Amino acid sequence: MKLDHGHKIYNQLTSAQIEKRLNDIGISATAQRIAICKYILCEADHPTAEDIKKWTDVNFPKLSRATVYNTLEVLVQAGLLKELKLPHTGKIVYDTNVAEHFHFLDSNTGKLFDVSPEECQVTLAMPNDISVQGVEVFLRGKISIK
Amino acid sequence: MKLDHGHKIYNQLTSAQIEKRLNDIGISATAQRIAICKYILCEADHPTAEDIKKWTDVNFPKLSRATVYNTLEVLVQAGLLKELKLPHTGKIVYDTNVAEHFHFLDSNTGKLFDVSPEECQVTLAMPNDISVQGVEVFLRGKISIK
DNA sequence: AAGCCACTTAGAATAAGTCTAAAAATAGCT
DNA sequence: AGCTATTTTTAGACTTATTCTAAGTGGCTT
Ligand SMILES: [Mn+2]
Ligand SMILES: [Mn+2]
Ligand SMILES: [Zn+2]
Ligand SMILES: [Zn+2]
Repeated sequence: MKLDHGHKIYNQLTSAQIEKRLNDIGISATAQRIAICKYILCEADHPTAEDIKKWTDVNFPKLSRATVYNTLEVLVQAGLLKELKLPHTGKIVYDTNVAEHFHFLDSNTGKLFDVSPEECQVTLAMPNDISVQGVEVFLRGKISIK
Repeated sequence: MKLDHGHKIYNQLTSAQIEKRLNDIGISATAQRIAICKYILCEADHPTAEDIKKWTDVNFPKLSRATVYNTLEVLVQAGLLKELKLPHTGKIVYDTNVAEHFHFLDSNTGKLFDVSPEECQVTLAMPNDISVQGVEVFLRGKISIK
């Protein structure tokens, strides 16, 4: 189980690298989109739209709320992000980990961790007229202090 | 997998029975609370607050939105209901099935089904400093037409 | 009857997200 | 470069689920 944020400290990208990644997936790399991606890809961990807006308010002022939401939609459509609605808040969070994985919420800190399918296996025994196409797992618990 | 609603057709309760259930768990049985329980316990299937309000608008007019929410909170605190925030809508739904179970959303119909822990087994292999206290599973898929 | 207290009420407030319509930037073409 | 079409951005209005507020109701106790 790894915390995205801790991981991303080593994941700094230049604007040019981000521009290339956007172009590669057919998204025109505007200054606003690059700024938002810089935060999402290099700093943030499962950020909400509000988190992103707060960051741009400091680092790219004048960028509007609508642009945050527009950009997120573009990035989700392109498959660079996954949108998650987690049960502990009403808010949507955006996940840069687009591989199949689940989530663990540390109820002490409120921090969210990615859980790999190896760490959490789901075995289904449903009636055979049911075809399951998506599985979401949300775990809550505590991390014992060493 | 069973659909609560279908099940509840056979689960009619009299006002007196509901009154007793409420008293047994230490809740004073007001007319408003009995009305809301009648709907939740006998008719509804994972209703939202709005579903409940719509029903009371017809069956117990003048009951206010605040009373719906207040009553739901009382019932949840008392353990008669579980509050669920599911990812497919922004809304909270209320579940009379307070035993451990999961949910399946039929993406064709939007209907929600209960899934028992036998039908969906979760095997965890988390680092041993993690203690998991709650598991939520949300499945999406289709029911093949026979 | 007066006071108390739990409950209810209408409507205001909040907050996440969406929509709108106009302005600005960009891209394509001559 | 200039002109036009398209894309992107913007401020602020709007929607919607839920919470909050502050006043009203009604049964019980003394
Ligand atoms: Mn966040
Ligand atoms: Mn419903
Ligand atoms: Zn994740
Ligand atoms: Zn259920």
